[in-house]
Amino acid sequence: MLSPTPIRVEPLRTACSSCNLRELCLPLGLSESDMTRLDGVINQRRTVARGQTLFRVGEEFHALYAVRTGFFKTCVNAEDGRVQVTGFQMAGELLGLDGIGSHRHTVDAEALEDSQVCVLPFDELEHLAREFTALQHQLHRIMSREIVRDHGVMLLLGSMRAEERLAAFLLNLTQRLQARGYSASELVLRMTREEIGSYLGLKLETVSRTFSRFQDEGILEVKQRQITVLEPDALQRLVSSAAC
Amino acid sequence: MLSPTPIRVEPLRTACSSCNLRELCLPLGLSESDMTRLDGVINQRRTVARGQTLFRVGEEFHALYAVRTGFFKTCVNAEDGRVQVTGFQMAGELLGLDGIGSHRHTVDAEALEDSQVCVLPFDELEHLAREFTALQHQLHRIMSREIVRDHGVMLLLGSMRAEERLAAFLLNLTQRLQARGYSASELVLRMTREEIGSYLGLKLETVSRTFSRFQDEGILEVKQRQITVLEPDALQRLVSSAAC
DNA sequence: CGTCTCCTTGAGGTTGGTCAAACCAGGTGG
DNA sequence: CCACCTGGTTTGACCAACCTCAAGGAGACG
Repeated sequence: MLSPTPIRVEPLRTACSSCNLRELCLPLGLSESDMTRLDGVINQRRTVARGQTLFRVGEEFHALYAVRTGFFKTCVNAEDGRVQVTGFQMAGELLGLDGIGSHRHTVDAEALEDSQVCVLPFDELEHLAREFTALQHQLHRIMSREIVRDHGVMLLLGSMRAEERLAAFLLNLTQRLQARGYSASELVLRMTREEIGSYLGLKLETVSRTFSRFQDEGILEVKQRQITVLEPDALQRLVSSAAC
Repeated sequence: MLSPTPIRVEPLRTACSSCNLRELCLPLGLSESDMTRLDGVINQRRTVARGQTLFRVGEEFHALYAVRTGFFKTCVNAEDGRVQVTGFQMAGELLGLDGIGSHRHTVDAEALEDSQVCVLPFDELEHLAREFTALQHQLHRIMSREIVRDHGVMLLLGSMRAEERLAAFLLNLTQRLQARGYSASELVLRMTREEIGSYLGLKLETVSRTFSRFQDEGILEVKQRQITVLEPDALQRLVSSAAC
């Protein structure tokens, strides 16, 4: 007796050309035909459960990853065990750029919630980038923007006080969420206080206290990881205010 | 009466293919013939006097710059006037990667001593990168390494104490100088205490005090900007020691 | 020789870190 | 259903690292 053929409909492969993230992700600015060719090399997805790593420091670098759904953090490790969160990545953002230079990953990328990524084999991406200019531009743009982002974090770490850091962090998050169609005032943090602290160069207690202070001042409503921004302008004023 | 034609010998154009920095700079890994083609697009130098800027935030981005001689710093400016030094660049290193993403420079690049740079028009570089793989790879490698470097600075700013930061800074400098044929133990700082402080997220007084402490401990000899590293291992131990 | 910039050093203050206790939400198992 | 556990969070008290302010010194240069 034949087992019944599975009825499960094979989901239509979500190609770049029909992906709802294409305005945020690598395909931005590509023509229809370019995008179709890009679809050709991006034919693999990976699912990463919350708490699992997409890649780790030292692993061989083969591909970039575009976040389709979910949320990641990246960390560098110091020799002595100290850890620094270098970024949080959400839908449409790329992971793995750090690995290009040495053919090895230099950060750990860990999913903070169940996530899915598109695998972009880097050799094929480079090959394609030689063939059509728009992809080459976009790749360069993305790398350059990552450098600019890092400079912003350096400014934050090098010269802001705790309140300013947290304000800048929250504004950045809400802006990115807004670009993805979410509310600019309601957000659910995917990361712990400790992870926020590591990113901002603060201890978790300081992060917690600063959240409480913002709540006391009526700038935020904080219910654990559920944050409501009541006074976005107050946050904005904090990040653009003189150091004292 | 004709003024005498100037006898000034036109100096032989130093091409990438015959540049003594080619093992540190963009041409690394290119074949003879590739390098000759690269020479074709790199036909302009700029001299930047000490204290002058090579480019400033907001200026249109046209080219990358490779430092031939001299020394630069790059700074980002916060809205409120705060400044953060994001890097120091020496011979063979590239300036301007930050501008690719937005077609505008996002940092100021200022010469800390009389300097000369090679102008690498970016359009032509991209064009060439589409034609030969080695250049494409090298460009990606350089951008990726800049990202990795930035992550290192984040780690430093986010989780190291003053002594560790200064030790890491000095080790980094001596390593880069050594790669350029200079002594690993004798160095002349091109930047002020304030600029070091800005880079390391410290105030100039703290930098000065930390130098003094290193001197008291016999790790360094400090005569203003003239530094002698007496105990490189002690510095190394500082950067790789646990936070406490 | 005076001026300027940069550097050093001291005294005292503040921010954020450390340590410790208690709280909370969610999950597990009796 | 409740007791219990766990990981994460909040809050307090105290402390240390670094900052601020201030004064003086060292070199470079006209």
